[in-house]
Amino acid sequence: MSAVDSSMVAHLPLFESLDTAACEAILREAHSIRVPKNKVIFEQGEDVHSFYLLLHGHIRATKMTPAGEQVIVRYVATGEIFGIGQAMGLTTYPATATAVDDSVVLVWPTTIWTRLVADYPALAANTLKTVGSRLQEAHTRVVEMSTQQVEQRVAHALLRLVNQSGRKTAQGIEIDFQLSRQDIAEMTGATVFTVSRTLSTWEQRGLIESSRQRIVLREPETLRALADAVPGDDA
Amino acid sequence: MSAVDSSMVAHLPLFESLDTAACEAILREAHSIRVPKNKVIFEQGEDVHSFYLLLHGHIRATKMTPAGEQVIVRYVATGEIFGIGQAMGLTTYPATATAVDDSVVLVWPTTIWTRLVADYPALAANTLKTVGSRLQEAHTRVVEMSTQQVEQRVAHALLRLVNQSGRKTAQGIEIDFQLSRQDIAEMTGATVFTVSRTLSTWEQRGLIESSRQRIVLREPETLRALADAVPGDDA
DNA sequence: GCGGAAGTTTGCGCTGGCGCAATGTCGCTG
DNA sequence: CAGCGACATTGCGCCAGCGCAAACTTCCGC
Repeated sequence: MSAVDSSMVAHLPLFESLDTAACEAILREAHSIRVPKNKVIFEQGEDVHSFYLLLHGHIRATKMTPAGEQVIVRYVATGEIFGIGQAMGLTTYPATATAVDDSVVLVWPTTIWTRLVADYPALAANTLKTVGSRLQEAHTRVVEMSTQQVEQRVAHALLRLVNQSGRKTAQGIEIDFQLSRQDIAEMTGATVFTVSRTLSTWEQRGLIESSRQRIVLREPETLRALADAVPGDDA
Repeated sequence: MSAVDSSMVAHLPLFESLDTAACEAILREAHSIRVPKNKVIFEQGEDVHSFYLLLHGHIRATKMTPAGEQVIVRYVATGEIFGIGQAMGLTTYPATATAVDDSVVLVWPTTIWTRLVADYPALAANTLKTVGSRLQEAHTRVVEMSTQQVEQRVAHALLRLVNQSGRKTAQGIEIDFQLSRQDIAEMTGATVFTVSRTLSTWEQRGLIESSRQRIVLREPETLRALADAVPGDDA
């Protein structure tokens, strides 16, 4: 409902190679809403009705298995689009989107996607790039899950989060939203227990500093080395 | 270099909502090549130079980890495009593509992608759908790897292969290309040994019939049930 | 500031699946 | 058709990580 200045978003990947006029036209079709922490934006299986752009905050996308286990598919960072199932030919959302923080998102009705793409072909190309890089990331995760142990997967997960949502502090780089051990477990396919043990060990070694739902990486490079370490290669 | 009749490909997802003239124009830019079994089409890390459409045969896309382990990212089925990294903004191929059978592929130089998309915007939209469904599949695999045991993952892998490349026989549905235990292991993040044991058990139960590099599903439904079974739910 | 809920840690027993070695089997090539 | 190389199977020992129970800590609302 509040107006969004095109200068705030024109630099985003979605708007690449679109001029200001085009950006403004596209933005006019959206309205922005505030989403309080823990609010569900859309649910897995729900009919697709809107697509979104995250302006501020953090969104978590999760999938629920038939067995009732939850898996975190990804965290959406500021500036990213999400809920774009219809562009990929889906009629229902493949995952549930929940605000991790109080967030602000732009909302478009899916009905205008076709028209937008027709009017601004660059939109499709830009979206393709976004989806492509997510495909990349997903494949990387598949490879990780296939070949690495829990400790390495946790290291990768934290590094990924820090890269997209890290905040520099005196002690190191902090993940700037609440992240529980359970969340990390759901990102890495491990149990809370194993994650907790892993983090404890790292904390003792001084690699990280953590408290309830909060994690600071003190030595990201060491963690990076650990993440890429080859098991039988301890010199 | 042989000419390709547009009637052969016009029905493919890539060409959806494009008229015959457009199809023909796009096809004129491609040339077709025969790829013998086991030939590598492009290698992970190689500079992107072409994108492809598989007309006949089967292609395997693999990623190699720093530790030297191979993971099968996906099998490309007839009619699918592959090697479309540049559309997603990549400059090097993210995986290696190898012919599993003698295959026939259409090849386009990447340089014309931009022009093609500009001339035929539906191409971008169609590609977006394709990439989107692959993202879906990749996420499904991540969820599987996070929550399921090897037996279930193997079941899923076989069912997926049979769906895209199954051939009905007297005994059941056969996967119509050579597939080793090692291959299945690389698709599921298991070892050859565990895969072998799993298949042996299934064979004893009459669920499948297998020999060297060949697998026939005799009771796909039972396998499906097994794949989706909830562990603590054995009634 | 008290009580409870939510999140975290830790110990302990157990097991799915890995690692390796040895053996068996198929299929091709000379 | 012999022999070799690739693929598959099987047995056995072992361990990373799960499952569960219990205790502890932090946070928050009343």
